[in-house]
Amino acid sequence: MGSEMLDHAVQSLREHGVRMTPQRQAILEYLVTEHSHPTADDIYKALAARFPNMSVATVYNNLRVFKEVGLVQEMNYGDASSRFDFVTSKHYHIICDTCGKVVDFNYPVLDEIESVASQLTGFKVDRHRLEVYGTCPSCQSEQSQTH
Amino acid sequence: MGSEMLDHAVQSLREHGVRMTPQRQAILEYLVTEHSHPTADDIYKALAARFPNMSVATVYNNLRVFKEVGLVQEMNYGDASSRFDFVTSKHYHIICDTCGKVVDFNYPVLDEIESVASQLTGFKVDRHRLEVYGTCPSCQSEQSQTH
DNA sequence: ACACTATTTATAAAGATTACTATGTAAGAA
DNA sequence: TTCTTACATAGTAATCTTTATAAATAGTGT
Repeated sequence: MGSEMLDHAVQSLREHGVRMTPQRQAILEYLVTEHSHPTADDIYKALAARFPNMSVATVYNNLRVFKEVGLVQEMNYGDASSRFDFVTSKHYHIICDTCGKVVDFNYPVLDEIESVASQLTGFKVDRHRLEVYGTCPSCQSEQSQTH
Repeated sequence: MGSEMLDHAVQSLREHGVRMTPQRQAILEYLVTEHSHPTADDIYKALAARFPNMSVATVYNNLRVFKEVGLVQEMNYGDASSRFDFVTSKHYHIICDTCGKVVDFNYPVLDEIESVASQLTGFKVDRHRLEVYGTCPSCQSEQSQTH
């Protein structure tokens, strides 16, 4: 199942004239397998064992390529560095203010707000971005323990 | 009216034990007066005439303080630097992908999605963030001219 | 196997933000 | 008003993330 998505992604890349390299494959695999919304540095560190000579630039380069092909979504949550999410189905994100964890949740896509915004501002609307912020269950229990 | 908001903001700061300095006052005024969603550097440059010796760090320090008190909202749109918005009423933002302009538009606050997200994930929800992206009218006409 | 070109590596550089320290100053107390 | 003290500022260095660059390497079609 994960492999299905990966195959589809690789095919999609080939169609865009993107060559497959071991590093690229590994980064893609990592994004498909892990659902942890990693930063570029997370990926770099996670693959350091398998690719001791891999450059950070390679991670960034590939994330840019994946973004251009539409396989990956970049998210920037203010303070820290960008996080990257393999695009599967339509979902939104909820982010823990305490530990930074990102969790998916499904919700009907807000098409309406796009048309409203377009009418009010005259913009040609392309997309929107929605995130919910709060405290995750484990951080909640920690906080209540510490009191 | 702008002065009202400013007075309220100053009072709010005092209640939090924050001292008023000319620089702080000026940064606050700028945020209240301008509705341009400035970056830290925008503010720094705008006040350079009045405060030739002001440090960039001062701008950042104050923006952090304002954020902590809840007067200002930080927004990070991926590539560029953070933008800061004086919190007045509930509104959302639409951002031009071409020129980066940020425009407000009013839309009923999406309370529902917060409760849905909370139910689905177990998070204690605090707030959410929604932005619409597209092309602003002037960039649209430029693009159609250039063809 | 060859040739062509994308990709990787390694490093430098850029840009944004934060850390640090000496100096200055706001605000309450005497 | 003057004093005092903690907070704020200026100036600079440092950090962190991301991008640019150039030479070496390696996919992919022929």
